[in-house]
Amino acid sequence: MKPVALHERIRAEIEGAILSGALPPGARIPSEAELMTRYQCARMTVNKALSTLAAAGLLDRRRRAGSFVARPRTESQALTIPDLPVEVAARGQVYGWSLLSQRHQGAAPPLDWAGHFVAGERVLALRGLHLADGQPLAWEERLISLGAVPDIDDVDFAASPPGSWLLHHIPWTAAQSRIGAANAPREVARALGAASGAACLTLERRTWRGDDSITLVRQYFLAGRYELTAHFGPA
Amino acid sequence: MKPVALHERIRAEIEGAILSGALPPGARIPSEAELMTRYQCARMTVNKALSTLAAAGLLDRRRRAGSFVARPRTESQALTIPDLPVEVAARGQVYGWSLLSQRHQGAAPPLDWAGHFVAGERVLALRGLHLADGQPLAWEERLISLGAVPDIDDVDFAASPPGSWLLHHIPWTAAQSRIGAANAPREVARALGAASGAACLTLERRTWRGDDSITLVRQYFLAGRYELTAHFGPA
DNA sequence: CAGTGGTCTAGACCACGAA
DNA sequence: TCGTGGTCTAGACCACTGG
Repeated sequence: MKPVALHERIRAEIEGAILSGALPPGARIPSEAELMTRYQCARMTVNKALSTLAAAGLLDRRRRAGSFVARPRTESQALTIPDLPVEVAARGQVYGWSLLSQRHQGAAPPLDWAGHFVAGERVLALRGLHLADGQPLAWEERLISLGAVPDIDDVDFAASPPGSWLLHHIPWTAAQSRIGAANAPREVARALGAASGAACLTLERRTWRGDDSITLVRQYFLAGRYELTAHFGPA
Repeated sequence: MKPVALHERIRAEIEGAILSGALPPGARIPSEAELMTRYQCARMTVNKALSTLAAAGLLDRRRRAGSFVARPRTESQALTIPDLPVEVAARGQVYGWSLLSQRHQGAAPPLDWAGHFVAGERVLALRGLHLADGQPLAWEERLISLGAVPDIDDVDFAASPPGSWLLHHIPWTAAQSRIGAANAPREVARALGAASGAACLTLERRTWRGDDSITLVRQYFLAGRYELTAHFGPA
């Protein structure tokens, strides 16, 4: 039991409330004066806790108004989890989406790659095609946890792709991506309108909210039609 | 001209000295007491500046010892610029490198892709092959600025790949990567020992130190032999 | 041991901007 | 206007650890 600094404890409690969803985006955080009273400490102490959270992007702080839970940062998240409709539109092309299949299933091989979901956990399985200017761009196969995303059955994924809906409705706390290349399997090549064995950029991504798996997706991008970019450093 | 907070000015000055190389890794930063005197301010003010830099990973602070410029953190950088010899070894394979060509040239088409270097800037052009357990893993083509890296001619790139040398000897401040897939061009396929048109993961990366271009590299990884991974979130 | 950073206090003045 | 956060002060005690 190492003694934890008070500003660290304050920070951890608020951060936990935000990440767990108890404090939703837009919620107001008590003012520094209120927190001084609650924790019986000096203002600099709560200020350090809140400033740290603001620097981490979890809080928006505005004079006179107060401190608020930050809205999910589109810019920051876009760098890690691309939103294809937005990216296609940014290239000046018309985005399209075609749902190929959708069904419930228990998490089991062959779709539950590498045990992302708990054995027996019920998931929604989807396959679909992303289009740019009417041309196939990417094929994707996705599993979504019904436990972590209970409202999922109310969404019409024939109209819009599941990735965008999740990105804008479900907060996530961790993500892992694997990026590679592969020759398209027969089914994928046919959907993409390419020759079997066509070179593709492959992307497999898992996302979590706390300890719960949210979704698992595998995407095949036709070579040359899409590139991932990453920037590091200032500006 | 907006007035800048003093702690922000202190932070910016020290950060600038670190990024410019004036304060090399391991260099000692004046103690908080010394900085109080230099800037004629309270200790909390310099403490805020130094704490921010430490949180950003630019400083290591140790009680009794002092504050020091952090060594380039292998872990952090490995996530952004992979060091192939290290990664291959981590997979339990034997790394190998084969230099295919090396020559000086002025930056000009076709090698100066998209004007990364200034017109007429002299660069070192290299081509080589990365091997894992004796099998071709990746082909790379690289330009290195002779102006930004003057010692480059003293290095023997027949013995070790240029990327590793640069990563361990030249501090960089910004990097940009483009990741895609392509069918290997004839020359690349031949070097990789694959059929012409084999699917490859392609990676093009530019790195800068301040405003100066350091290097530009294009790599082709044989599909299935290498994957990029990215993690976001805690732990 | 003693110098360093880590933390905290109880004030203060100011800039901003929503009410 | 006036509550809020942004910044700063001049102290203080403590934990840690290198010399």
